[in-house]
Amino acid sequence: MNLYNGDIMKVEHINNDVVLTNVSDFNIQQIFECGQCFHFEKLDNMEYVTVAFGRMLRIKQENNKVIMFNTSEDEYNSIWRSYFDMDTDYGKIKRELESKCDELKGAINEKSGIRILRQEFTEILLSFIISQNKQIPHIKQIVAAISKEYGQLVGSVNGKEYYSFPSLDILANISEDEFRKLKTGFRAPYLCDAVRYLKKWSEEESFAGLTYEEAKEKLLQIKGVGDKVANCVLLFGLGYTSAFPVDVWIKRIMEHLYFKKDTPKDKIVKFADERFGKYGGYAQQYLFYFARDGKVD
DNA sequence: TCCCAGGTAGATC
DNA sequence: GATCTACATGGG
Repeated sequence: MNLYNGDIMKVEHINNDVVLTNVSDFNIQQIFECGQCFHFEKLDNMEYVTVAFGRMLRIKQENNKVIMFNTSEDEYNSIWRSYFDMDTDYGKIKRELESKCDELKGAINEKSGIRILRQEFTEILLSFIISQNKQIPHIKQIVAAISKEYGQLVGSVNGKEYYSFPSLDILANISEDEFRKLKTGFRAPYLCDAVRYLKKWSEEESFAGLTYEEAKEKLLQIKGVGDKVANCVLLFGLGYTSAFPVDVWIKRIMEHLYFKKDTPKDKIVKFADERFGKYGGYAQQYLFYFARDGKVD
């Protein structure tokens, strides 16, 4: 259910594009720039290209209208609808978070168009292993380099080519040295270890039906995956919306809003769990983007 | 030149 | 247990 001023969102196929009207709680700039995704490119104001699930999508937003270029309704329903989390009522989530917590209102108001993308597990796991001790533009560069070197060409826009993130079978044949050549540095052996586990898990019904704790414990076996990366993978790659990754930015803004002093990460996690519960992941993303965008300190 | 980046593993106390 | 440090690479 997706309501906007009492109007229900409409999906139409017009001139080879999928057009959504009366879209609510959706800002394509915030969705891509909020730090959850490393496989996209900005074309223009409110116009982006993203690559996911072996497909490329050019997408543009004009107020409450969203145009997904060169897409069928079938593709919208099988890929992009879930990717953009269109069946989740963000209005309800925001109202519930705000009612529990005055301190969140500023971040939610400023970043009200964020949605948690439902991205591919494999790509998210490797991307967030790469993310440690790196800035977002560097992470994007490395994800693009891996995709160009080992993925498949999935389209081009304005002469620029886009590549999908490689499949697990391809990843399994990339050596540590080859990962190093792509500027992953000390993370290269971590990536290889992650791929080994992914291969092993792909032969089981691995994460289906696992609790948050069980899934997290599984991820923590991978060398190079600690508490923060595990939580990012749980939230962005596996759909565990209670996950609350605490990085430097979240630590900073949580201390600013709630604790008023230096506070250890595990204490912040415990507080977030009690305060935000199953909506922890959403709260985290509003706060992260708000803080990183220079709205605090 | 120094410092930091969506952290983590390993060493040391 | 709780703190310290090295880790590749790039940008301010």
